[in-house]
Amino acid sequence: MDQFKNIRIKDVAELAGVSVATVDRVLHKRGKISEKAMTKVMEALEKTGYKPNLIASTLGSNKVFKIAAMLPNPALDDYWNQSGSGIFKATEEWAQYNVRIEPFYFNLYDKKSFQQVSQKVIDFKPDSVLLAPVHYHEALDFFAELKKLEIPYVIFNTNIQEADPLCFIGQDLYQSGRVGAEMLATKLGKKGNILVLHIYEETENAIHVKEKERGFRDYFANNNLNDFTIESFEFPDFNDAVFIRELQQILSKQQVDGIFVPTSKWTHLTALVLDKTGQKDIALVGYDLLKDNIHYMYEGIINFLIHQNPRKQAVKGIGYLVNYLLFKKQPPLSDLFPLEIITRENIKSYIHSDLN
Amino acid sequence: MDQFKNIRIKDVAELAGVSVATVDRVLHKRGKISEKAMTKVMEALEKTGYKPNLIASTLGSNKVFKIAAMLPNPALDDYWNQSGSGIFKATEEWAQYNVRIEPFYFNLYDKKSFQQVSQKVIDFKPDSVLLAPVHYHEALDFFAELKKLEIPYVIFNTNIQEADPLCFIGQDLYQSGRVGAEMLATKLGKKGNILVLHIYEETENAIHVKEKERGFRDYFANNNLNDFTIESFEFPDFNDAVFIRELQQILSKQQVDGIFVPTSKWTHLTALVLDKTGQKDIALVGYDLLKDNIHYMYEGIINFLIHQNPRKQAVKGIGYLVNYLLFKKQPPLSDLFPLEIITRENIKSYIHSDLN
DNA sequence: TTGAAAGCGCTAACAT
DNA sequence: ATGTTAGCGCTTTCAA
Repeated sequence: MDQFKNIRIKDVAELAGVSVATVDRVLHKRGKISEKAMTKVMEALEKTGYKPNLIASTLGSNKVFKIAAMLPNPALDDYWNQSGSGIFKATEEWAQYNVRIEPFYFNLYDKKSFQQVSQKVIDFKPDSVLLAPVHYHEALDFFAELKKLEIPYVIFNTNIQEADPLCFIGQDLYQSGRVGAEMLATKLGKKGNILVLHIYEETENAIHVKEKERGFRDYFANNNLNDFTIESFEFPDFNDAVFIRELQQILSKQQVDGIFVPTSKWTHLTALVLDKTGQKDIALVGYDLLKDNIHYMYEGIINFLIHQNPRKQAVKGIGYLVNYLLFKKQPPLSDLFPLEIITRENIKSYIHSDLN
Repeated sequence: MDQFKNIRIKDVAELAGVSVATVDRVLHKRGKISEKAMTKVMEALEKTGYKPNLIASTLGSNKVFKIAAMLPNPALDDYWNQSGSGIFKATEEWAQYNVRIEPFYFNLYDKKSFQQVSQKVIDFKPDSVLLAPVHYHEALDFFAELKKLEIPYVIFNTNIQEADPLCFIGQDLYQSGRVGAEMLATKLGKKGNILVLHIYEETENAIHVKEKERGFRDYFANNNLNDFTIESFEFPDFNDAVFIRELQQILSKQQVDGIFVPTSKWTHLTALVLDKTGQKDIALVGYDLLKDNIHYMYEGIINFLIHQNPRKQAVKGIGYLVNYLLFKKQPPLSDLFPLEIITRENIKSYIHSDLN
């Protein structure tokens, strides 16, 4: 009859013939307990199927949890801007609870900055950390420090094998390259000359790009699509003007049917070139719902975008952390997001629902 | 300094020179309050920027909210099975809170059943309802009843203009048809003969299908793809065997390059036919991650699936309701999900992340 | 090693 | 119309 009346600690205590404090000690493994009390409580716990009321729990312990969110400065990059907006959304979402989320921004291209900011994070004494570890070696040091201080962390966007996080949130890069290949192949049909455009980077991003390219090439190889040619170009640095000029040169010299750009920023720069030179018939597959990419997709210059959903990555990362701290809920070891394919016809549905 | 110390009702009360009960009355607009007290409290609320602590609130009011989830029987249909699993997930997710989620299943093809079950829902005296209104007229009656009883409701999957829900959750059907067309056109290139396969239905589903077809045809028209032919077939009933036989006949008589099937169940039946007759070269675009559809996608017979994400629809529907009941948070009037394109290369990433 | 009791912030019954 | 107070279930301090 009263199947919906919840079992309270008090009920367990009565059944075990001890006080609530003793039950609490058993539940949280704190303090000393006699063997006798222990077994009695365990039995009562078992028999009643006690489930803690986490609402009461967070209210009872009036502790405020501090979460540090460390990522590249959103003001300097449209991709990271989306992650930043995810952090912001999560902050609002959890405002009611006893959590304080503090953003820490570093410079994407400056390892020193990463180190300095990670020190600031440590000084903040967070209860846990959400982190985009784009600088490999510096991140390793930071992980070691976090481990020493027993601060649990979730990493997103970039995976690092040696890390020992609660959870990694991101995508399967290799498979993402395969998806890009599949789309380009579908668009081009039986054959074509394809370019893969890289930019040399010092960040961990370089590995991102290599993995995507590996998947991209494997797709063609595995499906015996031998009438396609695939050629990679690695541009030496981040200079937009140089990139534009050199790409124009390449395109003027050879017959190109499709281009795959494994990073979000260079996707719209490539689109810009195709727009300028009027080569709208070249199929273009790139990454992410950046403002400029959206523009060129509407223009019909970008054909497919693979969406990495940086915003949702951040929201979910914070969510995992809050649930871990407040409710002791273990997140999955890895949460690989779906490889979302964006086209001219479904892009609006993504932009709208991104705000949800 | 103490910017992080939260303002409590007590603080507001002291500042306003009244008791906590008065502040509570103002906050919840219950009971009578003198003008004078009202303004003082409002001022104090304003000045302090008071935000309620919802944890304490749900704990304090020991009320258990009842949510009824009414949908077609998951046991009889793989599509609705996914919605059912969403309800189940939501039940787990909110188990901690003071909510009790009760599923109510009706027979998808039986209007009488819908009516009977809606009566059961009323008898359950829910605080709010999540509902898939697949039977138009019967749903209207139910909505009227809910309105009379002042029970708020969220509808999902099927929209009904005359309804007055807190929120509709689903997809833009017209645009979804356009996405299907876009994929088929990309696959086929410049020209081709296309079939659109319908099954005559009495449910509100019929409108679903019509909207999708409208979008599908508009895409070709708007893009001046005049070298495509599009022909629709409406099958008279739900008999699998008849469908299979007739489709085989059609395919043997005419040259078909692509098929668009606007519903999930008939997608894999069509795939079955193509598999049987060995016509794997016919491009097939259908709906949803049903078990059989997944199979035929791996087999390379289904080329694209549009994912309606029934599971997430249900999870989110319950989420909106809980937030509304517990936290008085208004959901958006409509939450249109992204039009997710599934292919052989990204399908696994969807299956995995669907479990998150 | 254990228990009693005072919170946490809010709600609601009861008193005035 | 307003105030007082005893919960809600859990945590945590203090005393035993």
